[in-house]
Amino acid sequence: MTQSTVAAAGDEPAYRYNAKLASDIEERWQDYWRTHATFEAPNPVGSLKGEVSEAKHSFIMDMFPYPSGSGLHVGHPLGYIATDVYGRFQRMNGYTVLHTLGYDAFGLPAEQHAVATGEHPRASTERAIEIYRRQLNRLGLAHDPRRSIETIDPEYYRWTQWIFLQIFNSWYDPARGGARPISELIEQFAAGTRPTPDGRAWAELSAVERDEVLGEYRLAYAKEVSVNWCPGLGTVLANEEVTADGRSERGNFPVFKSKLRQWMMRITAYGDRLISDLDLLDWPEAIKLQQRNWIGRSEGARVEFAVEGGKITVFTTRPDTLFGATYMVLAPEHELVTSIVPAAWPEGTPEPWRGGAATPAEAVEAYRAMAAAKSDVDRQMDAKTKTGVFTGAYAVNPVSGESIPVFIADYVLMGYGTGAIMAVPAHDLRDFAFARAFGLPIRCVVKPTDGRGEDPASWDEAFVAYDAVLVNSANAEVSLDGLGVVEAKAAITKWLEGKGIGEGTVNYRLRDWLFSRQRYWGEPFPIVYDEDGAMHALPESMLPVEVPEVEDYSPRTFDAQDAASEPETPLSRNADWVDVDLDLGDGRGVRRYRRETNTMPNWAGSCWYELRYVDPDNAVDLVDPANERYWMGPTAHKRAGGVDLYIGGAEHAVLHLLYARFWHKVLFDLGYVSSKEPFHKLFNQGMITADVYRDDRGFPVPAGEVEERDGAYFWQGAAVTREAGKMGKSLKNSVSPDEFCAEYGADTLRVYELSMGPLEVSKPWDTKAVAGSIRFLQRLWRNVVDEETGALRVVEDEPDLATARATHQAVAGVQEDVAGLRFNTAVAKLIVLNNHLTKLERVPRSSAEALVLAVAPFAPHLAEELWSRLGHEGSLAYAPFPQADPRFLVADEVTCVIQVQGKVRDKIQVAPDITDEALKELALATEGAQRALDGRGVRTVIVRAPKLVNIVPA
RNA sequence: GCCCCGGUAGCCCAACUGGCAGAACGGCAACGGAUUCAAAACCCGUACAGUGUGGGUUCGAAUCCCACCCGGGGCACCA
Repeated sequence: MTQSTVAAAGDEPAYRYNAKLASDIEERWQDYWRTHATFEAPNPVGSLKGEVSEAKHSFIMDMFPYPSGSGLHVGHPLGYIATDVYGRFQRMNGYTVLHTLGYDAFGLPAEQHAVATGEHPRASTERAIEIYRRQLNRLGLAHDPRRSIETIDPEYYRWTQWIFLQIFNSWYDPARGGARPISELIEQFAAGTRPTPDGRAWAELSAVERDEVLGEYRLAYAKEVSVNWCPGLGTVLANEEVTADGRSERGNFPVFKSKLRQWMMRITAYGDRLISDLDLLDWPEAIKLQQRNWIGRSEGARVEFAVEGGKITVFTTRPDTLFGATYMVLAPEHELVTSIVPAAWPEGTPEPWRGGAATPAEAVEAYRAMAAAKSDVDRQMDAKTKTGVFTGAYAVNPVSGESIPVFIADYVLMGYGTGAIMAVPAHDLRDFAFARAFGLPIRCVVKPTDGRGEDPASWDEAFVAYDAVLVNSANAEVSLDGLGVVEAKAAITKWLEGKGIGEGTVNYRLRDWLFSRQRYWGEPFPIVYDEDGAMHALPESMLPVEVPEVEDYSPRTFDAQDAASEPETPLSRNADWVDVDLDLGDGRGVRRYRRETNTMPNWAGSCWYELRYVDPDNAVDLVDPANERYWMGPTAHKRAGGVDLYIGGAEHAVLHLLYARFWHKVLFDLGYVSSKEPFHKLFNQGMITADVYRDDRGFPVPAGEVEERDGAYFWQGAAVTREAGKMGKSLKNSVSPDEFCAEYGADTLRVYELSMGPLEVSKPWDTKAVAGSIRFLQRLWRNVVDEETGALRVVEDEPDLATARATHQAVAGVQEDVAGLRFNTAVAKLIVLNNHLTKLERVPRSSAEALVLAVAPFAPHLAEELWSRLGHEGSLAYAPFPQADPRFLVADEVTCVIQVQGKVRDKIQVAPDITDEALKELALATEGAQRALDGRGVRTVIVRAPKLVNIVPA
């Protein structure tokens, strides 16, 4: 970092606010806060019981960090500083504030470090947490340290496992629209009020068979599913962790489809509520939109098509175009494929449909193999050319009675809808491309509105529109001809329902959440299997299931391209841990069990941490209901309840935020929490970027050592290029908060970061610009304390009118800005007031005190010091935030602009409460207006008293 | 390709529901002065942009509408 000109001077006044003095002050007040437990937040009940304000309370949260070994850079704490300022502000406004920070500590980097060095992930993680704690403490964050949790703490993850068990032991009851205990479902099966799938009595089913049945209902279930297998990482991944181009978000390895038995969370059951409850939240629209898109709700219909030996059910959003369905397509993996394939090609099967195979079975086999070998990347790249083969089977179009061929093609995805479609090539772009490629008939059933005519043979692409009328769509029983798309949908859906071959339905893009990972450093599942293979949840008393010690931390990783490889869990290699004798307390006594060896994804710990902040050492409950209700319960302002303010990066829009909402809703359904949503107000802070300098090879050079000469940049004498980039180790442009604090102090960092610009936008770090922030604090110090003698400079005189106005205006502005999270403008207003006071001969105490209090959330250490020098006992953390007196907010004269036809022609001074009529009179009489009117008459006069009059000439 | 968000002085940024033909307040950098043996710091002062481009609505547009350009983000064969 460049040498600070401010701090470097040798013989400066003894009481100048410089880095050294700032450090002294900061350390002293941090000690004070710690020893006086200033920021410990009371709970209504339990171990942290204390005096709480019933009406005014505020739960403020940051997205907790995953502590990396390299520590923080100055870009990281921006959000933490913002929440801290807001929290301090709220305290001064009489709120009981809960603000703490925990650590998301299970995760891949520590495990990779362990594989590389042999050091236990817990050791490296805890060391990293210590570094973070120290760095963050240095910033003077007003956290309640008692509530800080770590997700790797067995006392924490016992509850993560406990919640898993609640989810496992629940099912989603569509009739009630919520989760219910699985025991209630078992009762229904046992009593026969709900039939088993194959009609046998519940008692006749084996334990494993019952597992299978219940697995179709449980909100957490293990099933053989098509998953994202990432050989390069040696683990499977959730959809949300795979990028659009089919690679792992972490590590950027190729991802393949693979069928594996994995744990899933039935988040799809909550699709509807996850969308509709967004309306109750105060979140950025962009994030809500992303969640809505990710969940992807679409309304349509399920339609059955008869096929030799069965039926194919499709989902379509365009049932109105059913008369135009000229063929069908199944996903290659569709389970029906094998059963519908005939022994030989039907007479007259065109050559291109056969895929060069002698029989349909061979064609299907070959195509399936090819599709399975494709990674999502390939699939993506091939999206333009449609491939597929004919299955040899024909289905019957239920409205036209026509026989239509059934294909398999990889443009139909198994994971969406039913994995089968009716193809309407005339009105779907993809079906059109496929039909053209395979010479399939195209029938127009929606009259084109773009003048292209009704003969698809002349078209270049499908006609897709909702604002159009149906044609060629009638049979003996139903006619859609002449109906608009919307009416036609309703009509045909009704007809299908009447015939019992279809129904209106809603489909979601969202898939169930793949919840197991083949990793070491994660929460083990509290699940064991008996010798028959039946699944058992461990009783609560056996929690936590601790992460066992192992010899070797590494998952088995493979060649990144090896799609045929299969995962192997690190925990499975530890026989002593895997095979155990347990008495599950189910009356069966001690038996031999095998443990589940997958671990949970690192999202698990962050799905509920807000609840543990509320009641961090409750040994009986996840969270005491009274404490949860107090901090998170619904109120008039937050209808769904939840944390009052949650600040973090936008990158978690669909991962953490969706998962956490889902868990919270399950807990709500089961009655453990009173809030429907975990986070009421969400705010995304922008990133702090930094200049990156590269040498002629393109490698980054240490940014701190670059010199600027005449607009060009040099490192060690050689010219380098400059660009904007993220701040980080790899780009050699990191600035650590430690070095910054040593050179300027924590208060300067806080003020600088918040004054850079709006919290939500990205902005570039500029070390040179920091001088402005420390000068501000220096001037503030000087306004109160004599630099030479250390004596107090304030006087007891009443402020003059201009000073009183400046003070009250600043205070009012800061109050409003901070409440609206506009910290940059709040700082500007504080600087304006400070500059005003700087110009005075004598600084009146009342103004100085108001300024000190108003600045306190931003530069708390300096403010505490000045407050105490001003003669106050103790901390100002709970001193009331200054209130503006409205009398000083209005000027006794304002400038009124007189416009003629929108152009300013004159200005007059008027009283702020002047009436429209009087102002109009005055304005018309002004010389400027008269000159501009130049004798013309007046058509209208627009009066916006007291600031503007606009005269419109005739 | 589709969907969001944003483009104001050299730079970062302000401007409430459209209201000073013309952009504050603030900060950095620049310039001048004062101070100093000299410099730094401190203090005082100065200059610099007509709001990405082109249309439109309006008495009046940075603010509303349309098209385009640039930058950032999300989604991407989802039937």
